[in-house]
Amino acid sequence: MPTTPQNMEEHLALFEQACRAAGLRVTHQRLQVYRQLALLDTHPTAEILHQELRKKIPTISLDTVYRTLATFAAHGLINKVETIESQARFEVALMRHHHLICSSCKTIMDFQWQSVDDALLPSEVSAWGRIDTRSVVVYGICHTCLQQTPLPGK
Amino acid sequence: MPTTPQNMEEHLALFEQACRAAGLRVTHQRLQVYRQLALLDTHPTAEILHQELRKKIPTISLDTVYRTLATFAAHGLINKVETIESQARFEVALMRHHHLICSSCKTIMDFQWQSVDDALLPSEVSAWGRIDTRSVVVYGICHTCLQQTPLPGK
DNA sequence: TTACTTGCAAAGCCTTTGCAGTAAA
DNA sequence: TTTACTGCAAAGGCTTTGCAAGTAA
Repeated sequence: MPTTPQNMEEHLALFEQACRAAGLRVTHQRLQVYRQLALLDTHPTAEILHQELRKKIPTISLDTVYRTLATFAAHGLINKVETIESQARFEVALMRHHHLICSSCKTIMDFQWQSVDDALLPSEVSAWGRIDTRSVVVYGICHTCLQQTPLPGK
Repeated sequence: MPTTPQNMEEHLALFEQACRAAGLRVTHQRLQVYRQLALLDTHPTAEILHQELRKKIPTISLDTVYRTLATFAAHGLINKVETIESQARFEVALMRHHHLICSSCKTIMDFQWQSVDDALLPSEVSAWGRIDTRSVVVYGICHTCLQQTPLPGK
């Protein structure tokens, strides 16, 4: 769920506000990391973000990107996306949504599914404790990959 | 979704059959790795499995556990569970189910949710490509953790 | 000025790989 | 006997951390 360049200014203003509210200093690097992540809807890895960011801030280091992402995630400003891969992926935390993952090209797409968001959870789940979030992950093969390989992997 | 010791024999027999069907050799280590995983409903990491396995096979190496789990997962005999943590967790692939994760103690519980299994996916998802699986991950704080900390983390 | 951030470099942790010996088929 | 699998050790990849310099407040 990215931000269009038009909304970016107000989006960043809100982000700055959230940072201050969380007691986080608003640095150039932090603003740019957030901005870059908000621009992308590709759920990038820290390394991909770093590559992009170096075009604007040639001296930014990969560990700053990691540290910044961890800080943002700890404050709920962004989400670390659950996957079965070794490299972590990130997204800005905005609208509630779910994920569609292509098992072949590993692309992650967002989608909304209101009926599941609203559905009552099984009673055993409610009885388990306090529920905070629910997220659906759908796996499959996207059209692009289906066309490229006649017999795509499971 | 573990196996009770009573069902274990037939479960292992089915597993052996599946291995042979997949062209995998049935070794002592593989049988024990699968057996141990089937006994646990805790979605263990490779390292935890390794610790358990050494009680029965003192010489089994951690890399064999990793390799074995990767092989099983590649053949769909077990599942690698998606989490946002760095260490991978595993489970035997049996009944369709979903996961409940405690953000505090990181325990993973299984639950079933038939209505979501049966629900029609949004049309944009069906249009995206071929869908193979869907899985719900619910995050919250379990009762045990709720009782231990008066103000548990988000 | 003070405390938080950054960049650098190094370390850490989890996982994978090459190789020679071993065992399943 | 043939070829896959295992154990060992080492390497690899992703991420985190200590420290001194830099910078937001």
